[in-house]
Amino acid sequence: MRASAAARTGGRTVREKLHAAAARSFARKGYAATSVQEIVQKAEVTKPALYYYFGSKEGIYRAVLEAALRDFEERVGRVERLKGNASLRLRRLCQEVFSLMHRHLDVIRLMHAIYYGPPQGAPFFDFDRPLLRLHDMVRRIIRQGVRAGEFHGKAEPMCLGVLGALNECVDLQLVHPHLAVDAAGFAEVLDVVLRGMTRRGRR
Amino acid sequence: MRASAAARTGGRTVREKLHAAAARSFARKGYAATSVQEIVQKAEVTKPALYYYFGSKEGIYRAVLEAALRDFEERVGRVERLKGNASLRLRRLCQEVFSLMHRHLDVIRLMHAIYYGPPQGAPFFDFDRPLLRLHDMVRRIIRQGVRAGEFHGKAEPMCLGVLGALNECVDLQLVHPHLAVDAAGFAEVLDVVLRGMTRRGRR
DNA sequence: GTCTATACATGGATAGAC
DNA sequence: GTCTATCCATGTATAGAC
Repeated sequence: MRASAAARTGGRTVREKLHAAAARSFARKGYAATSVQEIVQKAEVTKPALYYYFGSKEGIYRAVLEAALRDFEERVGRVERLKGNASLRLRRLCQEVFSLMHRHLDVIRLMHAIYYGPPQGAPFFDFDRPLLRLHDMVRRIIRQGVRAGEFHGKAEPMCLGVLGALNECVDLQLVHPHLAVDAAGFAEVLDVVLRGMTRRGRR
Repeated sequence: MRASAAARTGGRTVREKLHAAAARSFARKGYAATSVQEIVQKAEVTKPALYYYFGSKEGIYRAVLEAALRDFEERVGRVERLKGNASLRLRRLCQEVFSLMHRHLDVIRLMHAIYYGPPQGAPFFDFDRPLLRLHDMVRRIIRQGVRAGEFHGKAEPMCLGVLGALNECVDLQLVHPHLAVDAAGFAEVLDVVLRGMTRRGRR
């Protein structure tokens, strides 16, 4: 299932090289500040190649985001069917997402800029779906924990507390990599929040 | 202390109108995607006026951020000299910062994009100082609380837990204003974390 | 101080040869 | 499929009149 005759150079197809170069540039400079010129230079191809494969700057931007999103959803999906009590499953889910984000900091950075910040002229992309899905998973586990008497209090604030711990640690990676916490450090932060959710500070 | 002869139209100086228009545009579209053209149109003046007052696009961008930063630091400074136990002061500080951010969502959005996201071609601006200062204030209060036997555990993870709750609630405002929590809702989230920091869940 | 008009660079996108 | 060469819009910035 090869792409075509001259479509590959040095082991990677032209399409792949363009995709990789675009992903790096968009993540480092944002949509508006990244030029097509720059992408094709890094990919060591020429402009018409980009337009041949992706149609437009917007096209390659969407392709990059959609690929990253598919990857994310597939990995999170695997965590969804775990067993154990609520505390344990919450920990597992958060650890998985933390290390997933840790490995894809570039995409996270881009998402952050587009989703939380001004769109900077970038075409609309629906980041809500994956984020709301994560929220839902966390909320569901917490509600089960409350029903089981494992957690104590209102579900919604607990949910935000857990997600806050997760976001804070990921954000720290983005801004101060040298000060950032690793998986073990994140576990400690998460434990503070979980202790506030369980009756009487029991582990 | 008037700026000059023809420098004011309709109650606001040309400089003020430019500043306001630039702040709105940068916050809504980011640095790279905001054009000088657009700024002067919204301000109802012409290009040379902008270059006369601010020298360049970068100049007006810095002016906008520096003004916002001064405002932020001045308000946070007022909260610094409060009395009471650690729990109370932490709550006060967080509440103040939360409502401050709530009132300046536009600047927060811009900061988010530039600080956490790709620079999008924007000139460097030191967001570290105000953010690290906030971190330091939180950390200091927590350490005092630990020494006083009010909090229990390691200071650093607690610090991230508290800041995570704060960030999460502000982020929610940015992304889903309709789902966002108000000051009371934020207090509940903060309480979850604080409960995890005090011995045996005591209030 | 503020305008009109314009210089000059860069951007996205395409035509047409191979 | 991939290139060279080029079109055209937009962007930042400035010259020079008033």
